[in-house]
Amino acid sequence: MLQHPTTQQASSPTNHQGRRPIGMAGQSIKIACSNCNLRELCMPLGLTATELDRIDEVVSSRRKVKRGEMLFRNGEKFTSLFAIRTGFFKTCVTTEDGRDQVTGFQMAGEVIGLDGIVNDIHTCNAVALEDAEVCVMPFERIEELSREVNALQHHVHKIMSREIVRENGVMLLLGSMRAEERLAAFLLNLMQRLHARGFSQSELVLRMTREEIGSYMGLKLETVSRTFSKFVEDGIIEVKQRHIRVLNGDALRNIVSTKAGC
Amino acid sequence: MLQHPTTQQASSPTNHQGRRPIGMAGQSIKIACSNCNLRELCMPLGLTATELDRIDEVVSSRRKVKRGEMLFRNGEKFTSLFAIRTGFFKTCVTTEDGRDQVTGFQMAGEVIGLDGIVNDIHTCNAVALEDAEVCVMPFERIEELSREVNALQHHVHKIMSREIVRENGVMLLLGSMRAEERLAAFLLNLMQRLHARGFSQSELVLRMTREEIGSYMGLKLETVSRTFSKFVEDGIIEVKQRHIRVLNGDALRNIVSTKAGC
DNA sequence: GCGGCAGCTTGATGTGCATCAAGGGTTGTT
DNA sequence: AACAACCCTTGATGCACATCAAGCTGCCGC
Repeated sequence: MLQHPTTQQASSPTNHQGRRPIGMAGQSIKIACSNCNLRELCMPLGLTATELDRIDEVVSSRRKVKRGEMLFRNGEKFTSLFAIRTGFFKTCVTTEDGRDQVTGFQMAGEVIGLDGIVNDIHTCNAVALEDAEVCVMPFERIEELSREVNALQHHVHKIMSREIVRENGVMLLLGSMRAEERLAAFLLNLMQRLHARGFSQSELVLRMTREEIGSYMGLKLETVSRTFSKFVEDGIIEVKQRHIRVLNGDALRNIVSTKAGC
Repeated sequence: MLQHPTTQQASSPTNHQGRRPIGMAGQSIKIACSNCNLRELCMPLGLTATELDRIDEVVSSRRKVKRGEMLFRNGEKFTSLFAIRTGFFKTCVTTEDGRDQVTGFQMAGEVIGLDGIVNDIHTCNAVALEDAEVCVMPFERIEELSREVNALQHHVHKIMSREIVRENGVMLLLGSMRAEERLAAFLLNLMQRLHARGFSQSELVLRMTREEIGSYMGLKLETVSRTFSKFVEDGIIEVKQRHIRVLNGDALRNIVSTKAGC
């Protein structure tokens, strides 16, 4: 029987004091990278105190995005990158003829908007899958600061490179894996990222629909549903709506790496 | 009947004088970004004379790679990015179980190695599909210089962002297009890039096998072959081995954008 | 010139997933 | 409480592409 999982929401490491508006009077802790508990995820480690102070300058403001709303959309002018403070996003590209493809799911501590740099225009939509808050980081300011703070410069490069490597992995998945392998890889990836944020290793709450998972994985929603059902039959996971508990992580890992060889 | 196409090789814009070793005595033109005719492809435009001089410093050396050899391989330490001077590469990722997936094809003026930045380790193989020469650009030097030359800094960011956007497009292709659409998109993309390098708009020579195309597009080589044959039957292209002539570019564009809507 | 091989084409057959369809559960709204 | 809208599950059927198989073509080395 599936218990109420420790949801991402509930045990979120987010510092709620941090949510108070900037510049608020009194002793309240100022929202700043230097005291943000997501810093180790979205900012470089090992900064000196003075560097830390400079880093705070990259964030010009914060912005709340309600569930279902877009943070930015295809065709919109690019000005800033966004670091996710709370919430969960999907990014998707669309064709003129109306098809769209989810290109990624992003969670707290991750940076979105990198697609806009090359032509100063966003080429995808970023949609909040739950109420969210992001740090707005004007890209000009990032470039300015990263000329002075070497660690920031390198960090920006790493973030972009990481995204390239991630997409390489998705291409491998879309190009050569079968439905079960894709979904096993998907679950393992989500779990690993959530675990890095202090959540359970075995339970997770999907923030997206079966259709969105399918779009990301190049499958139809029915196939996603059927594959989850098969995993349940095989005793690998438990599913209750969007709550998933992984009973046998090794089985998932086997599916990803073994099935391939045949 | 298919004529001998103007091959990429034959009409290559490469300046052969540029191939002489650096530091060679005499009046020979030094190999340098500042007088490289690929500069507009791989380096920022609108630099001042002094900036141009600085830019030359990013290239530490050149390296020849014979057809079939690897420029770098998965697991190897990352130190440099490479700008392709001549030749043609593929990059591919591999799984432990031996499968591999082509993640891209790169031609003169394009930069490879970006995947290595995030963990200082290359995560894919870069294989020359024909004899090639690359400019070796130590990444530390790039970072150093881009702190001083703003245009270079922004250019590096753009190159990485462009790669992210390209991969988004491939994900869309792999996730939602059918064989004909994939190959039509593939041919159009290759032609557009070759055209930007001064080659014919309608003729091209494939540097890769059907199997490599298939790997990139998430198809088997037989499907690639059959689809080419279908295009020939429909009078859209002529195929003679790896020489391809496009007779009806609009038909290809229709296949990509129309088929989708159904 | 000939053998061998890698790459390509084409046909016959199989299958994994898409598609079509119906019904049930959950959530939010009035 | 009742309804609608959305999301999910499951079954039946079909199709696009994979797989298996055979033969062809051009190229390289000897």
